[in-house]
Amino acid sequence: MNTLSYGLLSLLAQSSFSGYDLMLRIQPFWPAKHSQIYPLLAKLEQGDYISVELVTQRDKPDKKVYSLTGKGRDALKDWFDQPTADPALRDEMMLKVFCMSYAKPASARKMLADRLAFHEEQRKKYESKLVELKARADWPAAGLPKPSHPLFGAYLLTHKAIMSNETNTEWCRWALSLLPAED
Amino acid sequence: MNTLSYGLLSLLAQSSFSGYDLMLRIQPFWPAKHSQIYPLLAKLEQGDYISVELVTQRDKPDKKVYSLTGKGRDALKDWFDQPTADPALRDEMMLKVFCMSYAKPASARKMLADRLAFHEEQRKKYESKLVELKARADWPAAGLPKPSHPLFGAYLLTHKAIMSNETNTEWCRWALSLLPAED
DNA sequence: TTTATATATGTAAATATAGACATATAGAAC
DNA sequence: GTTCTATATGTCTATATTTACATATATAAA
Repeated sequence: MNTLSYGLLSLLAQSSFSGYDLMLRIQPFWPAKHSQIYPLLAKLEQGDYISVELVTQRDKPDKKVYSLTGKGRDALKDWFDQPTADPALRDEMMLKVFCMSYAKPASARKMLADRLAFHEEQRKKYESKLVELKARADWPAAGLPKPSHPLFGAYLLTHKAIMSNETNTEWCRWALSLLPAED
Repeated sequence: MNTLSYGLLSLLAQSSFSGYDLMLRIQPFWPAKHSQIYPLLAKLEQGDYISVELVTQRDKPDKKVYSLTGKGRDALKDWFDQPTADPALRDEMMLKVFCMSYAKPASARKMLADRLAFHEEQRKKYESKLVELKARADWPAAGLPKPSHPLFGAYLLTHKAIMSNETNTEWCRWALSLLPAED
């Protein structure tokens, strides 16, 4: 049971999902390819942490929908009380920034402009997600969601993503403002 | 030549470092253990991207100091013009937040409080680094550093780290404010 | 009709990363 | 003197992760 396994269980605590869905949804927090997800789901199912159900679809290929079992729920609760690893960020851009004085000004500007666009796009994505979340969750219009609500975690994380992307956007703009506008 | 290799070259573009130093300095941008760094440095030296010099020390064990070669410098410049991978964040805490409605309130509070302390500590660390950097770099007291300055990249990255840690601190406080103060 | 894309699931091989094992020097604390 | 920590370098094994290979269905576009 590694971190990715617990991550899959964590997503399944909110709702049942297919392997494909889980793969898409876990990306922002723990990037993983489908080739890593599918074998893990098979193991988790063998270990009785999750159960499977084949769902036939008309407009799309059939899928396997996974659900958390009682044993999975227990594993999740135990996991929560264990020490949490520090976040690990791997960013090629930051490594490039180190030797930016070596780069052609045009290259540096392009790199930062690309990253700026990335963060602006991400921010939009998560703001849509927040609207969608509010519609689904129907917590008090004026008030705040309660920690007991199943979507409370998703609400916190969506806000976190928006805040991070705003800050990173701001940094990109600032960095670009320090570079000469032309070669 | 993977990303970590370029990262090591990137650090060596600023100044010569020992393997141990490189290992410590690359952590914030590309976490790696010494067991990964040392063999890579041997490969890079074999490939003539870097050169080694044995330096004897009185107060500490002797060390190997690596320097960027002409070939290394060229590789670095080529790398800069290649497309940059998106940042990859892996954070166990975020996965735990998903299923926070399942956790004991005390566990959730502790997790967020620990993370808050982590970001506050990191912020202090990078603020000290910024002071140190300004002392070393001696750019115009009132003005801003020039992109051609060897420490320009480090200056940008230190600011980025401070900004990110501030935002994450703010998020932790906000999340804690939504949780009940007692069980 | 062929082509592309999204959905959907799987395996095999290569690479990257972490953890354990190993050794050694010097300073500080006890 | 013993123990702990930081510095310093290395290897070996296990695990995690990516890339490539494989297949299939349904929709939309060209």
